[in-house]
Amino acid sequence: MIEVKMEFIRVAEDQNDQEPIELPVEDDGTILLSTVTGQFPGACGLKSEQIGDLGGVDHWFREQEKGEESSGNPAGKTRRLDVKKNQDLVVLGLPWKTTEEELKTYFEQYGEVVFSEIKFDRLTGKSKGFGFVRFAEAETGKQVMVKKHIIQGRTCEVKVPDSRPERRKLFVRCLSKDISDADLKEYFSDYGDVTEVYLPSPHRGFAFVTFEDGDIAQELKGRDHIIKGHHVQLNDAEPKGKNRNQWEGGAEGFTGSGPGSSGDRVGEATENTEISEAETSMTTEIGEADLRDDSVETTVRTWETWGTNYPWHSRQPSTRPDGVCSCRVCRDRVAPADTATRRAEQRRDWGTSGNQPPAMGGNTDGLGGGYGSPHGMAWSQGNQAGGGAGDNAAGYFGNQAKGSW
DNA sequence: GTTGAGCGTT
Repeated sequence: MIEVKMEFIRVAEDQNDQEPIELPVEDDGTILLSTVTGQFPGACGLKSEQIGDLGGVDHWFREQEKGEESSGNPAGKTRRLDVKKNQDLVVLGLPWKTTEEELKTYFEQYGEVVFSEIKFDRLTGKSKGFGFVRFAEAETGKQVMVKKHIIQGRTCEVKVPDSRPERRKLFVRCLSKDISDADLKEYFSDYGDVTEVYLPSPHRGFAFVTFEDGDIAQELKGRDHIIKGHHVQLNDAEPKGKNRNQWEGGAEGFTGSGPGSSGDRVGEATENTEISEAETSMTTEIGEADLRDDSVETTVRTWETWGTNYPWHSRQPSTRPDGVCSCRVCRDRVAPADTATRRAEQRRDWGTSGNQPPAMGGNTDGLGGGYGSPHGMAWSQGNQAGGGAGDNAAGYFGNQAKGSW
C-alpha cells in the first residue's frame, strides 16, 4: 500500500504579494522547478520567508524528471500557464458520470464559470472523460491549473489545451475588386477584434482575415456575408504549404453558389509561401495601433448600434435586460453558454432542417434592407418551443434559471 | 453492463 500525501506550499511573488498561490509538492517532499516556473516564469528558486501571517516555505527544487526539455532548453517549453481571457481550459480525467452541470458547479468554487462542456461519444452518448471550462477571469484559470482537483472521486487535470490549432484565420472569397482590406477590416471588426487582414495585390479574388478570438472566426465561418453589396464567403484558411492553385476562379464573376450551397469546399485557397511573406509585411503595415481593446464590452453590440447594415445581427429589439444584441455571437461575447444551450439556440436560430445555417434571403439588391437573416428565419418559422417571438425571452430566462447565464 | 491517457462532432 502506497500512501499518497498531497501537500501544497504557498508561494508568493514577494513579501508584498497578498495572494500566494498553492503549488503541489511531490511525494518526496520536494517541489518541481517546473511547477514553480509554470506559475512564476523566470523563477529560479524559492526563499523561505513569512508571507503575511502564513508560514514560510522550506523546500528545495528537483529538476523535472525525464521527458521534459529541461536539458539544453532552459527557457523553453515550460507548460503554458498564461491563460488568455475567453480561453477554454481542458479538464482531463473526469469520471464517466460527471455531467456538464456538475463540472460547472465544481469549478464555480474558484470563480465564475462562463462555459463548461464535456465531450461525449456521438454514438454511445457516453462521456469521453474530458471536457472544457472557461472562466470569466483569466486569473481564475491560472489558479485552477496549479491545483489538484478531485471531482467525484477522481483526480482531474486542468491544462491549457494544446491540441486544437487555433482556427482564427478565415479564408475569404471576396470576388469583387472594389473591396479593400480596409473594408474587410471595418466589416469584420464589428464581430470581433481583427488582428490581420491580407488581401493580395493585385486582386486575386480572396483574402485572409484573422480574428483575435478563434471562436468568433468559427461563428462566422461557412456563411455568406455581404460587404458593400457583395457576397463574401468564409471558410477556414487551409494550413500553409498545401497544394496551391486549387482555386482558379479569377477575380470576376461571382456565380453565386448562393443559398444552401455554401458548404462546398471548392475554391479554398491555401496559404502558400508567397502569401505568407506578403502577409508578414502586411501585418506591420496595418499595425496594431488601431486595434481595439480586447475587453468584451467593446465588441458587444446592442441592438440599436447595429442598424440594418449587419443582417447577421438581430434587427429586432433585444429581449435581454442588458440590451445586448440577441444574436448568438453577441450573446456569447457576454457570456458563452453551455454547449447544450448553444445547441438548442443553434437549432432555434437555424431552424430544424439540418445543421446548416439557413441561406441568406434571396434579396440581392445591395445594401439597404431586406436581407434574410438567421434571426428573421427563426422568427418567421416560429420556434420549437411553440410560439412567437416571446419565446426568445422565455428561452433566455429559462437558461438563466438553469444557471447557463 | 466494458475504459483511464489524452485534447473540443457541428
